[in-house]
Amino acid sequence: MTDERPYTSAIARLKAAGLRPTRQRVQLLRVLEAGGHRHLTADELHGEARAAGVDVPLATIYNALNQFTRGGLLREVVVEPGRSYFDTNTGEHHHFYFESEGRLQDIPAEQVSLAALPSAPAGMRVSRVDVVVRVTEK
Amino acid sequence: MTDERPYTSAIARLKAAGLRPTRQRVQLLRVLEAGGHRHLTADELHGEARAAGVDVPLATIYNALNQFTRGGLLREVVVEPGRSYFDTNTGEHHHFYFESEGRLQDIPAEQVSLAALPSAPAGMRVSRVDVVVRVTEK
DNA sequence: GTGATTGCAAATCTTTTGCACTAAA
DNA sequence: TTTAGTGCAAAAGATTTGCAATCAC
Repeated sequence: MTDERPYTSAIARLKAAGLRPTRQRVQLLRVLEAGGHRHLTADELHGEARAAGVDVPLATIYNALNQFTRGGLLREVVVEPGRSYFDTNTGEHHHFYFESEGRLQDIPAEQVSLAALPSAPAGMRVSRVDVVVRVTEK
Repeated sequence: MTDERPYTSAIARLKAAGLRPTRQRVQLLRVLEAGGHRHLTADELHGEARAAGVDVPLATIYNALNQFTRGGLLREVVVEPGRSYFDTNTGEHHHFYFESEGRLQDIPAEQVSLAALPSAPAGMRVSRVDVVVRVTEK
């Protein structure tokens, strides 16, 4: 899969997220965008980046992923202890989690209807509702 | 809160879970039961156990918590990277997660109605559906 | 007895941090 | 220039593992 987006796209998205478009951030964002919507760990991104000739230390990958997440460019998904997945799909949606494979798959928001959620305690607001459907082999 | 259950209760529950009722497992389960339904980390249980005079290394706490979870005596809840909560409530229910405090609170199953979940892929079965409502300060 | 379990220490893995160096504005 | 970001190495946590000693059945 080739990334057809112009180089400036990553730059514009970084600026919009309030992040200075440095070389490594632009490169990492391009690597992320090049693969379409998916879920990947810091380590996986590190590997993909290296494969794409972008040689950045893992610590910088973590920094970038966290900054991207804060800036709304990514969404962090936690389904298993000791590992974070970063989701390039930032729209409203939920997840299947395949326990045996450690793999996530999106569920479009329309396919899940949540009703009658209790209201948040006083002074609190709901920042997000995560639904994770865990599936195993039958 | 005092634990009114007879000592054999913990033993019986361990046996039912297929676990040999060793001294430390019985003691740890009693510490867990003594506090009513709650969510705690391995480290918190370690602290509580010590306070109760049950001096068990943290590694054994982890082993026991994982065994209890496999045996259905506890439920593991993952909401934040790098920390697992163990829930003494194993019934069907969901959670509020107070992001600023790192605290969980149960939401009774009846208060959340899930509809129109997509069916699991062929050969797979849904093992659990977790709903986490994340709340922040307004 | 004998096979499962514990205790302990060390190892592992993921993620974060401190700081001198470099690059963006 | 001036301030933010990177690279690297080291630290920090959480959790797991290996193995001899110990306990439950």
